Amino acid sequence: MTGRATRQSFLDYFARNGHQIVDSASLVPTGDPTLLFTNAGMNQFKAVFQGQERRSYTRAASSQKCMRVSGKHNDLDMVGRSLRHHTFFEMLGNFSFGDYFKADAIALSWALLTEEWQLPAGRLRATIFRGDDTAPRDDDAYAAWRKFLPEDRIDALGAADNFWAMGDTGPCGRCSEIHVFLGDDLPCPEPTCRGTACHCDRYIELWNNVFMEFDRQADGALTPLPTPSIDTGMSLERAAAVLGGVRSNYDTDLFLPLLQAIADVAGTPYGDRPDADVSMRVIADHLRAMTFLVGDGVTPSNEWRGYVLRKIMRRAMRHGKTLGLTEPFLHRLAEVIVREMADAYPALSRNREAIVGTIREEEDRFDVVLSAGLAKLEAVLDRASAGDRRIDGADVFRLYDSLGFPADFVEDLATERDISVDWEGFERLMAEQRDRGRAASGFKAEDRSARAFWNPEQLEGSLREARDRFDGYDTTQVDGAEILMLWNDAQSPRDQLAEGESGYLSLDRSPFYVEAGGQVSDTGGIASADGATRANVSGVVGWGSAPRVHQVSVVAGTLSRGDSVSAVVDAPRRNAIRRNHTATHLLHAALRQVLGTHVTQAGSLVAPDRLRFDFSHRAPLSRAEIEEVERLVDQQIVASAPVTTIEQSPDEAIAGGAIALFGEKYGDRVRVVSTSDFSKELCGGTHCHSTGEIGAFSIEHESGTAAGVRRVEAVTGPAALQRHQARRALLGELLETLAASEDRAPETLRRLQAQTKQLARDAGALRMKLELAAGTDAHIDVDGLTLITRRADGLDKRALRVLADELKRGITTGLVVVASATDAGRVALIVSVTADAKSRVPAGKIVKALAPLVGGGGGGRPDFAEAGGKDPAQIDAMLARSESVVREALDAAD
RNA sequence: GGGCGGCUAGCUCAGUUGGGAGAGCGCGGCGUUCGCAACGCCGAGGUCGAGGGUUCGAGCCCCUUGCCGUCCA
Repeated sequence: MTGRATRQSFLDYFARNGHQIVDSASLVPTGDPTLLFTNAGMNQFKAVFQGQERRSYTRAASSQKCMRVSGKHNDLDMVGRSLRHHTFFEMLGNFSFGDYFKADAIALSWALLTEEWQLPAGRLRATIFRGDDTAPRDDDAYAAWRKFLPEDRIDALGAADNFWAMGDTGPCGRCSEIHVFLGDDLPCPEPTCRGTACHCDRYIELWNNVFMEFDRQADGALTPLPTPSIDTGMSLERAAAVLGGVRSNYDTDLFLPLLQAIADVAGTPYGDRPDADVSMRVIADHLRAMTFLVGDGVTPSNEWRGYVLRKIMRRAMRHGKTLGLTEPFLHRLAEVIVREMADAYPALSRNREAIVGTIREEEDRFDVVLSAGLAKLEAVLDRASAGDRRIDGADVFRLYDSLGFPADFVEDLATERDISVDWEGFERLMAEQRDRGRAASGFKAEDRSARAFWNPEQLEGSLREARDRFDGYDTTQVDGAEILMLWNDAQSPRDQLAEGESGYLSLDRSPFYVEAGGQVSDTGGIASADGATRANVSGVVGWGSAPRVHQVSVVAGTLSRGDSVSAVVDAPRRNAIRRNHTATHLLHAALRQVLGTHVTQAGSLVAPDRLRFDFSHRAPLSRAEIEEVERLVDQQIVASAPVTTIEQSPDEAIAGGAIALFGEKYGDRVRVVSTSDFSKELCGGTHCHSTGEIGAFSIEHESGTAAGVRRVEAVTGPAALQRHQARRALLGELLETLAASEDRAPETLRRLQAQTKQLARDAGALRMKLELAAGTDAHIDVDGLTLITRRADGLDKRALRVLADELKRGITTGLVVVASATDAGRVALIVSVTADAKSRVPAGKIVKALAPLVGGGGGGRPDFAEAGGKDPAQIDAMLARSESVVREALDAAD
């Protein structure tokens, strides 16, 4: 069976068994900023497992794209070397949310493997949890397995293999793995193979069934979950290998077409040379990862997710180099993946252009890094070959850390020249770097998660069922809202908040928008019907389905649970936000029209006073492009088109051409915001009723945030007018000062600049000419040396140097001492000595003796030295003294 | 989030005990040549990223900051 068929048959099987087939979520996790990438099928159901979100179904199955860069089967260094390590993989999984449990889950798995997929039952083994001091042995799972397997093929293992937890606290449970026996002839590093407990190739772990049954408390205690659930996961790549009867995941149809394409480009057949095969497998794995990551909106950068992407891209390029590929090749091979996988993941073909372009760009960038590093490396190598033929670890570290030059390239090039490398020192520095990074990311922000407020253990009765309700799309005020819950500043539940206190509260319905999609939260107030009790709302937080929480400070009276109140949003502020949000949509559409459809949102801020929009685009925007974007947006504003919002299913919306953002999670129903036929986007934000309300739109700033990401900041309405007026005032002041009309101003300024420069030059030349012609210098003979002293007030240091050179040219052997009272009221002093006299009367020494006389200090080389001073009145005295200073120097030298 | 490196002529970059701002390429002129390439000579072109500080004096040392690059998390 092919990998493609395996995926489909898995989903079909669970659909037949009453499961809702759910699309793969984005690789970029939503609502979980601590998670680097989606790494399991259950990620998108986390809130469901935790009881914070409800779905219309209780059984689900999916094929989830996953990314893991560390862990048992994902160690980056092992990718390509082993049969089964991957960074990107697809995880098949079935899920039960309080529906079926252990016995049914195991039976479903068994039937799929043995009946549907016809795997010989005799080759399957199962593992269960052995029990330890936190949880007992899993007898239920054992009993369930005994229906299918004899005792000797059910292994009881420890917590490392058979206890699963999402984090330090929260839902967790024992689990059961299904292993497939491949053969005793396969290598095992252990003296006697430990079977399913062993990590060799004789048994492979195929499928893990997690029984989510406990909720781990902060103190480590396990309490039973009210609704035990099932979460399973099976790597499609592995399943395909097992079903295809091949040993390596790379020998399945999921990889072979790609490996073939790589082999074609490299001109070396796959399977010919073990070392080349490793490189090809690395490239194949990393290509899949980068294609899907870019497809999900990740762009290579120097931080967080973007950095992982860059890292695997560069690893792939490096392996390309070892295959002898000098030209960019990855972007071409990405097309193969798009072609192969597009039927299962249609977003790939939609984003083909962006994927190929982004990869190509990163390939070019890496070439720049390499050639820059190469020059530095050459210098290091030259130094080493002149010395002890060994490169310092610090040098390699600097090349890698600061310049991104791959360390194994250093090794290659060093070996070529028979130079060794201090890897120990390198590793030590890397370890220090790692420690720094870890230490710095140790502390976390205050816990404002849903759990901190809506902790199931602390909720009674109807509150457990409370759901968030936002009533603010059409209004900014809700009367008769009920206060569901109150918390103090420390997020502990309270029954009341009194005058002067601050804390948090939730309502059964609220007009307050909670920050999402870049639009900031509303602010405003809450008041009792009689107005006796009043509180300010300074912010709002929210998550999924739990009621949003308002941050309040009580101004008058006392807020109590159950009170009926009016919730009133600061309307002028909300209106300003509306303008900026609708303008953001227009800007997005205009950018796509002007720059191309590769423009996709990479971040957005919609605040009352401004809007900021980050998007993927290669180059800085030209002035003409910015003006064109502004013109298009303005056209829409002037047209005063109605802004309409309809609710649809996400599929309908996307089919209708609405722009959906990468990595956004959408519910069953989404809001689609359109402005005539100019812009159409999925968006949960609040908008103007007509584009005309925006009033005015002005781009204030364009910049770059990361490679391939540009940022535009703009203002609308009154803010735009204010900026315009401020700018007009400034221009007026400039024109007045310049005494020029608006159209002639640039020319006038250029003329003045040129004049100033010319005048300064002329003045300098004139001064110099006068000085040289003046001849007021003293020629003194000191034991055969000519000493010229000269005072030349007003000359700066630069001019003084020229003068000194000029004077020195007139003497055969000797020295020149020139001094000047500068315009800044200080003293400049220069001593210049002819080459043949510099050892007898070093300029530096003379200057050091003279400078203190004018209240300064100085120094320099034997042939030339300069000094400064603060006391111009002493210049003449100092010059007069120079003869004896020279004489003393001569005496000392002789 | 924590580090490191870079920012100097149109371009690529050099510039160590803090003391005269440079090279190559490109550009302009002249020479050589029948002409071109090559070569030779001459020349223009610099807020040394920005702001502050230390110092008689800062491209260089210190602080703040911007942008670019890069590593770690």
